[in-house]
Amino acid sequence: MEELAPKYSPAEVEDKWYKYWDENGLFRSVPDHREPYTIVIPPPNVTGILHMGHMLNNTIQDILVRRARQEGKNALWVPGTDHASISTETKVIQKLAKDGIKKTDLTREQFLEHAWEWTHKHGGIILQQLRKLGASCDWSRTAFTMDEVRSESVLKVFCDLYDKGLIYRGLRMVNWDPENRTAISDDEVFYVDEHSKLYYLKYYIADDDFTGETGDEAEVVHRDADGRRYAVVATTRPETIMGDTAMCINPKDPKNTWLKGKKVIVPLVDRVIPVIEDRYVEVDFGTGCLKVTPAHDKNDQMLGKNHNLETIDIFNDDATVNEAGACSPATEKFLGMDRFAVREQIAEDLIEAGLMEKVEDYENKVGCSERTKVPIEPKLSEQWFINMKHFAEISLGPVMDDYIKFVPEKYKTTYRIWLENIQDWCISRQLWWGHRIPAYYYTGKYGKTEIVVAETAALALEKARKQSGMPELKAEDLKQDPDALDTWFSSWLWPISLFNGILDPGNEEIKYYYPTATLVTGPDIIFFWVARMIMAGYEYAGDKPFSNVYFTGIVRDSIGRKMSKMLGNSPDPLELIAQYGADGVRMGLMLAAPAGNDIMYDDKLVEQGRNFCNKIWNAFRLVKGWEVSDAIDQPESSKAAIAWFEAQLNKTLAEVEDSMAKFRLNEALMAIYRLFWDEFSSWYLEMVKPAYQQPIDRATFDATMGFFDQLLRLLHPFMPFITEELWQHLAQRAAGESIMYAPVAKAAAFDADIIAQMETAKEIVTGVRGVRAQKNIPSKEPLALNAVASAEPAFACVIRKLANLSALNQQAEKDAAASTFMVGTTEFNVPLANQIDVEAELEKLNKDLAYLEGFKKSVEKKLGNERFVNNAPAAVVENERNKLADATQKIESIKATIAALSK
RNA sequence: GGGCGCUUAGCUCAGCUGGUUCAGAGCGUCUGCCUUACAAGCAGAGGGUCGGGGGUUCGAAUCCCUCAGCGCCCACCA
Repeated sequence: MEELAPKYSPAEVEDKWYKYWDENGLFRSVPDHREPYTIVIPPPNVTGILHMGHMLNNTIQDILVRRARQEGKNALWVPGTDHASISTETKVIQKLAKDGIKKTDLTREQFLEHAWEWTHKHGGIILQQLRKLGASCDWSRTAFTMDEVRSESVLKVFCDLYDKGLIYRGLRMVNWDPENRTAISDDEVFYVDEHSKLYYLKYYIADDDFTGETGDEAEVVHRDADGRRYAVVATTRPETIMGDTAMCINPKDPKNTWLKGKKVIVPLVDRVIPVIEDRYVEVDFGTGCLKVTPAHDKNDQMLGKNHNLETIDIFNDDATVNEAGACSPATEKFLGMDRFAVREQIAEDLIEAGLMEKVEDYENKVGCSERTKVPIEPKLSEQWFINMKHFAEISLGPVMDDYIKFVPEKYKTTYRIWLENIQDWCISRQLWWGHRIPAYYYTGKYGKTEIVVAETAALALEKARKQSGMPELKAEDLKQDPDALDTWFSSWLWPISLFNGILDPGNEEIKYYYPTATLVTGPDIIFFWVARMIMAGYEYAGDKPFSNVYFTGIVRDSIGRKMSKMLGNSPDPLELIAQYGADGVRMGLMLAAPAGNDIMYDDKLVEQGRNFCNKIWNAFRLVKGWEVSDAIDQPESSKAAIAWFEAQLNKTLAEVEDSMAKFRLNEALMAIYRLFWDEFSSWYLEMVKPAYQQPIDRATFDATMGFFDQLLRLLHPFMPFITEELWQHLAQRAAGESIMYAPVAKAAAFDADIIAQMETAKEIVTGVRGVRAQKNIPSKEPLALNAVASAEPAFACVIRKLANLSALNQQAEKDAAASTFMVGTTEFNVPLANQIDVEAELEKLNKDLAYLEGFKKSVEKKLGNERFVNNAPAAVVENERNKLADATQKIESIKATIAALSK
């Protein structure tokens, strides 16, 4: 075999093995007799590129799926992408704009052609990037939310829900994005703090007799110079007065009782509107008078509904003023003007007309579109909705009962509260890129518009003819709804539709792979996606879509800021991989990533990962370099080392099993890291290492290789490449074999005493090394060690070797010319003849003595406390007694040493 | 406004239903080493009155109350 370089070079190794895995079909899964373990990828945006969040999320999935594979399960990780309707459509529009093309100039078909072209050009890059990370997805199953199976599934589900009466079309106040001219869901709105103004507008009393009785409320009645009375309304949106159809006061508001039953005049517009009363109005806000604009505010709409008010929509789809808004002489000039321009202008006009009482600075929050960042315009429009009551009912229990387990658990509460306050889901989007709503409109017998919902136009026509009793209807008579469905309407079917479980329920694949094992995703989409998949799972597959949900944290920079393009604080994942190796990056991310906690990314982390790779590499170089001899006997120290490491390995295996079961991947990885670096490399290998250029005995070599094999297997899910690379050297393997399928040993019972004894032996070795460090004695120079004890310490052979002792004596006397240290209650000393600094030695001993005496005193005090002795469990009291005995013994020993030294 | 969570070593965090794995880990820091696997390393060392205050208890990082600071989610008083 060729010489191994002293440094590990990931780049050479990673591509080679990924290709090997892929070409040998090692990621492939088909149903068989084994237990399935399924993960479906949270489909990234088809045109997206890999960012740090993906790296974290997909590393976790890969670890889980690789571990399951090693456990002998039939592990499947299904990859795919999401069409991301709003996001992609926005990108396509921007691209077209660069080419001087406006969306409005294109037909739907032309636009979709551009969109597909864009999708094919940029699509799937992210899946290529995932390969660099080592993702063991079954690529032959790569799906897309707009491919044939997934699209047909969406249409089928839409029709089914419509037939069940769970989907309806209704006039609702929606969050309107005037830029993209589409409705968006509540969850796609984010609120930003804004410095704005609060305008106080005068609403004169209609048909007022000027001198109207004001009674006791005189002081709150506003009058102008002519004595005319008016009410004052505070608003942040004066431009919406054209849509005012009432003024509202709280019936319990004493300062406004004089307005009861009156009519008021909308300023500028001169429309006469009623004063209505509703407890919704806050008495203390502004003047306690609220202008009601049912077409442009959610709460106002509610008021309008309850009080039978007229609804006047004053805006076009792009939030410019329409005819209805421009219908009065004072406002006709606003026709076609943007809402914000109108706000400024109308404020001026109001001031000029003397209809503005005052303007105040005001801090409020404005809802904006997540996608376009444009302020949302509440708008009444015809949209499609899903009635969520039913879905909330079927999806709450499984999570609360841990039939679907959330990790971390705290998200159960979040989930429950959302479901308990669920709102109907607006699923229509005024977009072209996406699944077009399979609803068709036609004019019925009596001139009324009728709706028919069917999976295809042909079916729709058939249905329409039947339902209308108009057999003469032709395909052209039916107009399909122009809207597309919300992206999540396809995503919520993902765990089912990936196995064609919608179109072909009960097929072999869905029966085998569903429910999936674990979903790995961010808590930010718990409502968008996780909750809805659970709903769809129960509705369409009769069971939960997954058994566990692992919520990852957000990857932040080292000072806690979210990574963003704008801040430029996000490293390029591919560059990181090039620099540190995929294994190094995976390890670095995982070390810092407890479930649900944000991770503070720092290059230090991936450096640590890279260093670990190098450590593994070099440990292997050492072992591989040994010459094996069948002629020599196995040293006692090696036998001891093997027995001990066997126990230590099993102990760690148990820890790793426990951590993995709890999804504490970082703890599992840390346990392996320490096992490999500290126990295996620093201790075990040093114990069995033959002297320079000496051969090693066969038995020890084989045992060591066996341990190495176990360690590589254990580590493989976390660091797939380097483990595969080294594993090939351990044993002959058949073509197509891989560590991917090499099982990790189950934790076996281990002898805890061996581990404890070795811990003591290690402490003794460390003690000697400490003496060496202190006295500047090279490790090559053998030393004698005296134990002030009757018996030889356990693993004396190991101690002799690692501490490089010329002698290890028992029942030694106190020695003035020795450097001492204690391990447990046993004192050790290293005779150093003339190298002893008595003063320094005494100082150290006295310091220890003082500490121990203080400690002893506190224990005595505790034991002297009658209530403690009476109330505490016997074991605890016993323990305190042991502590006391130990301390007493140590103190005596130290005192004796001090005496000897002081002679 | 409502809800959830956090505060332990310089940094990132672990410490489950109170008592030997209770003060821990990794990284960083300091000291000494280019010792034939690894300086991306080896050996050794230091570092926290567990956010403040109060309470329960024989005993509190752990349970309760309170204050302070931080984070997240939901709602949206125009």
